[in-house]
Amino acid sequence: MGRPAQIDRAAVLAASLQLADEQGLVAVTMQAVADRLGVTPMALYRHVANKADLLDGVVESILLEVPLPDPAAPWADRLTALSRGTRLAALRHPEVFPLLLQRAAATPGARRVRDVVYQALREAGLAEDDVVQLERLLATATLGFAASEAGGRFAAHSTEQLNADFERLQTMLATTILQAMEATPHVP
Amino acid sequence: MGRPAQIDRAAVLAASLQLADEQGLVAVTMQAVADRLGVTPMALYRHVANKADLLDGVVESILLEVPLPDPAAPWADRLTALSRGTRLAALRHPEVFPLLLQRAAATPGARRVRDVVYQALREAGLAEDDVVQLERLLATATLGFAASEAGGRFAAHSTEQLNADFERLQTMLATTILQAMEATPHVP
DNA sequence: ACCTGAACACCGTTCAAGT
DNA sequence: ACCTGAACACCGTTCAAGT
Repeated sequence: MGRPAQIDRAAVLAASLQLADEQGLVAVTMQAVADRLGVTPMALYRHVANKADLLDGVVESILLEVPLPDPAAPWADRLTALSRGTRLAALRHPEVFPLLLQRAAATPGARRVRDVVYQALREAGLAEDDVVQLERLLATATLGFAASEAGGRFAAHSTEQLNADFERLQTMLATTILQAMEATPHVP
Repeated sequence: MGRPAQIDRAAVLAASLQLADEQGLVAVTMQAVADRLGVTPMALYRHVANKADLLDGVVESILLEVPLPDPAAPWADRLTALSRGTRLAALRHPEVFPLLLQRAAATPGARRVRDVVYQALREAGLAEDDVVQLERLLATATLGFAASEAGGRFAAHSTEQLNADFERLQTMLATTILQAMEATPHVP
């Protein structure tokens, strides 16, 4: 016993993501992933439980790829930076991104992003209930747009148009936050 | 020749949708759909080009299921009615709904819903460019929420909470429209 | 401990053949 | 015109066996 490992979980997930980016989600089969790693399909089962677990891992790795904004920046800037970073991650991995809407938002990668939003909204002076509800709204609007764009629902539109759409979405979300702030009694 | 048809395209799509609702999207195989229709898998290929076409057809049938609001109602009411109808369609078919974000919005079913929004925004007095851009924003926000809810991203939350979230989303969208109207020079 | 060979049940799709 | 039988290449997954 004690055979040196040829692959590990990270390598399996990286190969899967690369394959999806290059040839589409349907090309991500256990055999194709194994091929890319120079290994037989059966070897993967020591590192992922099954194919669903493999896809969960890929989704998680995209989430971890979203850059967190500088904590020293003003809260509003942090929110737009995070939103833009999410959109860019979607454009980098259009084949996989739509899966983000189909997994429970309870993984470390999801929490990591959500906590940035929580923190920003708290600094904006919102009540805790508002913070939690608004985070869900901001997240679904952003993810919905990013997934639509990546998934091809907007195939007919130009990049310029989609950039303008995204910026208008940002404005809409900022307005919603401002209104929530105005409705919040604040301590002086 | 001239053998009486046992099945048609509508029957294939209906059986597929029913199967997805009852046993999940993965259960929708050509063999399972054929079984449900009392036919062999190969018979399906006379009515759908392939499996992708079958899924496209299922998505389209969900879109056609969204009820169109009474054209006599005020435009704002029509928009919220349409949005609620979309959400309900998602909750009826949670397994398939996430696919809506992955198909080009260029089918008759998609156009049918979009035209209701166009008409309402025009009645609100918005300029044509605004109409088109706002429709995309309203649609992605609504679809993003509905797909997230249906796809299970909110699995941890109560129905009451999600109802409240959805209503707040409606308010957010209504505010965006109002702001666009205020920024529009109108003829008296 | 880690990887492989062989095997199983199932998948989508084709094509020629039946009625 | 519509459906079927037989066949093909490919899937995910298991289990015992090799090093």
